[in-house]
Amino acid sequence: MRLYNTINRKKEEFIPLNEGLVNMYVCGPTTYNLIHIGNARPMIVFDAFRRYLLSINYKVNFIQNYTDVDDKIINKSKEEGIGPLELAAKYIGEYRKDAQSLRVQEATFHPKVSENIPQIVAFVAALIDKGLAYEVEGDVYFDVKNYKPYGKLSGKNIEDLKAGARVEIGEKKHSPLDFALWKAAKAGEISWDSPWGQGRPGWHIECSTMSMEYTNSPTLDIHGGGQDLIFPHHENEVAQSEGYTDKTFVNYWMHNGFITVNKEKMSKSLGNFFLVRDILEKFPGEVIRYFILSTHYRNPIDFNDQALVESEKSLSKLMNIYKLLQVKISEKQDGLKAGSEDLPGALAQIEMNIEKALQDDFNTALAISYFFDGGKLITKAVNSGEYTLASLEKAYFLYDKYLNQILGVLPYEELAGEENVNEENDLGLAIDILLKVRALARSEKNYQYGDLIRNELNNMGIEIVDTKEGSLWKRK
RNA sequence: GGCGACGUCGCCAAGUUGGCUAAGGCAAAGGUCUGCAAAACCUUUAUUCCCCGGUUCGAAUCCGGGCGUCGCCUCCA
Repeated sequence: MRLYNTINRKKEEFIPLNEGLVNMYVCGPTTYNLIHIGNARPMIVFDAFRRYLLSINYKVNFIQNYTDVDDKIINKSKEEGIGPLELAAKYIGEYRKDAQSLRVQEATFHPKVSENIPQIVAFVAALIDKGLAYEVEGDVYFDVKNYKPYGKLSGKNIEDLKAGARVEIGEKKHSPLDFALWKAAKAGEISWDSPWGQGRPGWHIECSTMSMEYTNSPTLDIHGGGQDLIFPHHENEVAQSEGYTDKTFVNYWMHNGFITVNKEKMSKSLGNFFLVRDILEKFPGEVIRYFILSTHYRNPIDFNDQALVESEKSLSKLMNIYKLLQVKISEKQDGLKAGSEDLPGALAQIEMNIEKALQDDFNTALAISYFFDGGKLITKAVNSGEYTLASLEKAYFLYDKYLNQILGVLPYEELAGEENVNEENDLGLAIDILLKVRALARSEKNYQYGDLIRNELNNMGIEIVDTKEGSLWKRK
């Protein structure tokens, strides 16, 4: 498998440190509010990637942190009038709800900052001992000038960074590039004991500490996150980790592209974000997953309602094939012209193509496209009877393996779907009566009345779908 | 200013370590089915890949120049 490695800016053959095992770490949320669709991208991408690794027989030790100690959490907790850890626990719960709706599986470990303070303190103390960090009035900073390779991940050089750096008044650090490993607590803030007094960890240190803690190794196979984390977050992780261990911190850096709105980056600070919670009101989680996975993970995606509507249409096309396969397989027999089928060769080719796409820097967009090609072949074979039961089972195996188990986009239920047919409320009962009347009118070939009912309901946003078994309705 | 990404059909999008007729989806058009629709299914839809020049037997893919869009350099997925 080839992966694009941010640090070397090219695709490289993926070889994990230990054969058959992948240690991967993905930056998790700072839990102080509900997540937006931009946050959902890495969740979905790396969830699917992890499932793919599992499918090719790797054991995956997948670590995602919850940042539950942070300035933003402290500020928000004052607003909401509850303790910071309580607030974080609340939003961890909300995060997990969204993750579940998006079919994102639980990580192997979800370490919290608040539960790893002793390890962090030890890490920081070790950096001071090595001359890579210094203490000022209870704060501890990483000393960038003593760490020569600084900038190697993000491709920046120290001089340029210094030239462009902002210098805040009253800063205690020696150089604007130095970053906080430990922050002295202000009065009344949540804090822990340390050799430097009461305080709490800086932002970057948690990932370094916890990734080593939960892999038991100085080196991760894969570290993932959004592109905006490359600098300074991941750069700083590299500096402190490699400064501490003198070993490569991460072998493969994977960074996902942004979600934009009107071509502008979606971010909390710009205020142009859409909450996952709100989008889920209008679209199933699988549609959101499809939307994300139908573009290569490193490219930007522009978010808008139209794009999700299109995703839903595409996905429903795949769903039709999935359902068709289920129905035909349940008949438990070969097609009438089973002898002339050419499905087995075609399916084998498709499977090869899918694997090739996923092996090449996890190209889910390309992999998905083969299911549309496959769908055409399958419906054609089913319509002409040129199929064997075994071929349909093979096809179903492929659809289920890749679209359900790995990508997690099938099966899905339309939010306002056919389950409304039996809606037990006044409106549902009234519509059922209208449908009975319409069926009666149509049976007497009184299409004028039948169409009137259909048109009027349609104007109300109720769509009638006629099938051989009768008429169904759903909200549009 | 420094670093980086991108520009492919009306829209979305793969291909970009050079080479079979430039994937796939949406939309559109035609058709099958249907009382008519809808849905579903079938068919069609880029001699051309932002522009100009170069390398090559051969370039969307490599090189040079230009235009345009976006991101990081400050909390951020």
